[in-house]
Amino acid sequence: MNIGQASKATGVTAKMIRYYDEIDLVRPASRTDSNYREYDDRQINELRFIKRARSLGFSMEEITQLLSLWRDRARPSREVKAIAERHVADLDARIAEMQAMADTLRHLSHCCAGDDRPDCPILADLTEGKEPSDPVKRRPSFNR
Amino acid sequence: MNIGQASKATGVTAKMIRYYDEIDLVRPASRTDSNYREYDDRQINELRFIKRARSLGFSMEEITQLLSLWRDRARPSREVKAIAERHVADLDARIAEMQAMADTLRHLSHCCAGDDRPDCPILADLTEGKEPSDPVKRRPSFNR
DNA sequence: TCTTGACCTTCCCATCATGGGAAGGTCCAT
DNA sequence: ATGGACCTTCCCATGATGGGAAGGTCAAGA
Repeated sequence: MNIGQASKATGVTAKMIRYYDEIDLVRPASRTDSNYREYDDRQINELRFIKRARSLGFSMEEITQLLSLWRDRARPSREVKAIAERHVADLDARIAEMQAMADTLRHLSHCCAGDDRPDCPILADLTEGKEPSDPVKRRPSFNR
Repeated sequence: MNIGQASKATGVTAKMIRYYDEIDLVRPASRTDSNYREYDDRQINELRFIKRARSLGFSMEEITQLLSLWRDRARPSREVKAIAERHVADLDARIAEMQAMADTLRHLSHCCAGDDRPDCPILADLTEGKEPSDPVKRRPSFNR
């Protein structure tokens, strides 16, 4: 399978497959005589794995760890679970943060007439420059 | 006020103040003879405005629009409200997406023994490569 | 067999908001 | 006058992704 076929088979763009290749996320692709990448079933499965993990919001770094556990038939499931739980905590923190933003804005929006007049509680709030609660610390790599 | 004082007064780093300057988000800073930036109350307020808007998750582009409405004493509050509501919808979509990830992972985690044994429903799920629901389309600039 | 178009390759650049750091100039208090 | 705490500009990095150029390869049809 060349890269285009692998892309169709996995839903990962050729661009990203090359990138995963470059950062050694997947097993290195073998090459044909004419330097085309060749993928076998093993690698196709890895790409599917990566795709699914990305869709669950895991960062590349977490996926690196997950892939290495996945390849290790003697892995303790404890380690997989730990990664997942850390990620869930991260998601929950981000959700809470955005929920707070949305709630604040909903309230302000609700109080705004939204007509031709210039008076606007939304702008008034922004003007006051309140101290927001500290933004949640999160691992820098989770950036979607 | 020089940039360091402006930074202390607003909580915006000097680095970011220079950046906002560069992209013409704030009114251009005047300069002293020795080329130091000078900020007056008006600009300090703009920086506070930006800070608060960022803390509510608005993108730079939205903030550009909000600032221009803020400066316009004849603005219709309708326009401010529209921006806020669009942003809330964006937040809600992102929240829903992350909530779905977290829920899925919580379920898988719950089913994972998390001990020394290698069997792991989390890895099993990733292996299957299920089709996730389409990721939510969002404006590219909201990237925190 | 030649052409053509659809592939593939590498390489570079852009995103968005933010920070790090270097090299050099300025200000103020001792 | 000296030193340290500022300021300036400039370049580079982040993370995951896409765009696009320049050039090589392959396969199907003429």
